[in-house]
Amino acid sequence: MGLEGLSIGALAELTHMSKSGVFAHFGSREELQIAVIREYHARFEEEVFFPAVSEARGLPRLRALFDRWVRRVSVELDSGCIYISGAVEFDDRPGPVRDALASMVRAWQAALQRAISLSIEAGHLQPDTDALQMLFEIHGLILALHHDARFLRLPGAVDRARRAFDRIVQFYLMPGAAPDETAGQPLPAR
Amino acid sequence: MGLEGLSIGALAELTHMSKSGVFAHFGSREELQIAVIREYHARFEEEVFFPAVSEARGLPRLRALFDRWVRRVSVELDSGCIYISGAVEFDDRPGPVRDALASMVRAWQAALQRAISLSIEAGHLQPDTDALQMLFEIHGLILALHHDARFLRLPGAVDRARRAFDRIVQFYLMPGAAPDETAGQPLPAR
DNA sequence: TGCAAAATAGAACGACCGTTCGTTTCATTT
DNA sequence: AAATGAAACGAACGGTCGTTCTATTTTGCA
Repeated sequence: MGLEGLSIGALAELTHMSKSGVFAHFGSREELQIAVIREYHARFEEEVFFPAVSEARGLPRLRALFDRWVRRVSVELDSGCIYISGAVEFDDRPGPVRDALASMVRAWQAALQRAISLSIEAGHLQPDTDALQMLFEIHGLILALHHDARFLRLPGAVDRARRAFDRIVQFYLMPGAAPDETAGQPLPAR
Repeated sequence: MGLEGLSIGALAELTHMSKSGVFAHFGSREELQIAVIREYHARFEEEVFFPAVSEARGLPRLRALFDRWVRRVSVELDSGCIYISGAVEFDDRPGPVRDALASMVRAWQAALQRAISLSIEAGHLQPDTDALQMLFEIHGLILALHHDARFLRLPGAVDRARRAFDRIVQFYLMPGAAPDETAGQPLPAR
């Protein structure tokens, strides 16, 4: 379930508390949802973003970001990524929950865009690379992975996402870039 | 709202009928949801699939399918695409609704896969093209379009999706294929 | 140890939900 | 004209939800 599936009563039962006890902690259901979003954001940063920024600027870092992102989305086959499920649940429902979610998604996308821009500045990607366009394409891979793995339960979706990512990188790649600096793993034949 | 946001009471109010009157028409809420899915599927076929199969086999048809798909997803900025919202809502909720939805999504994906395979057979795409891989990448573009346009409300998402599609086609394109047969619109510079 | 404050419990509320049931309306058929 | 059957209605039921209110317990501090 996503954010809408979360109920105070269920959470109370889970924590062996009374409904009103849980409620008092947050003040409202919306505040609970926002708290969940914040907690998810913190864990996302810890598991995906922070470890990746320790990688060298440029393509290695971008690869690390994508790799951990893929792992995160494909691993949480139970809980579900609330960045994705929340986007669908709140895309036509204005309010503070949507605002909080959108702001965190935008922050994550900005971080990715920065990683792409740094890859351009580092000379790993072609200088006329459209960072937002590349981000759009990469984001699509994650969404397709989420869809195929979680909903259709197709096997091999992770590999497809990784292969497509390598293809995208290959397209925007600076022709003369040294493989040592750029390649995480060897590219497929074509 | 998606399928879960649909309630019998709201539908009754919308149609100026009594709740029980609406209920009698479907027999259960699940049946109503399935009826909505079926109706959506029929309209989707009518607006996207059928007009596109009148195009010539191969890349022209594939381009038409994608073009109408994009238009459909970006136009229904109110109602929302229940193929996408439903996938998120029911990805961890087994039952007849999920089954009905999954079967229609699979049918649509199979149609797309067929169009890709025909493009290969027609000599428009390289013979070793992985149709399922290409389908995965194209599907991701639609999901990213849906996300950016509906949730983040970013302008220009439609153009991004179209440009990315052209890039994908360009990659799998048969080198010697005649542009007249394959190109719907001229490809961007790079 | 005593006391204020915070945390939790428990019961009740109003709203909405899907569903059931008996009744009424009304056109079609006999 | 009478009988039939489908369609819609209105009221009610049991359930879940978020929320409110009032006690009660626990906690931390002087």
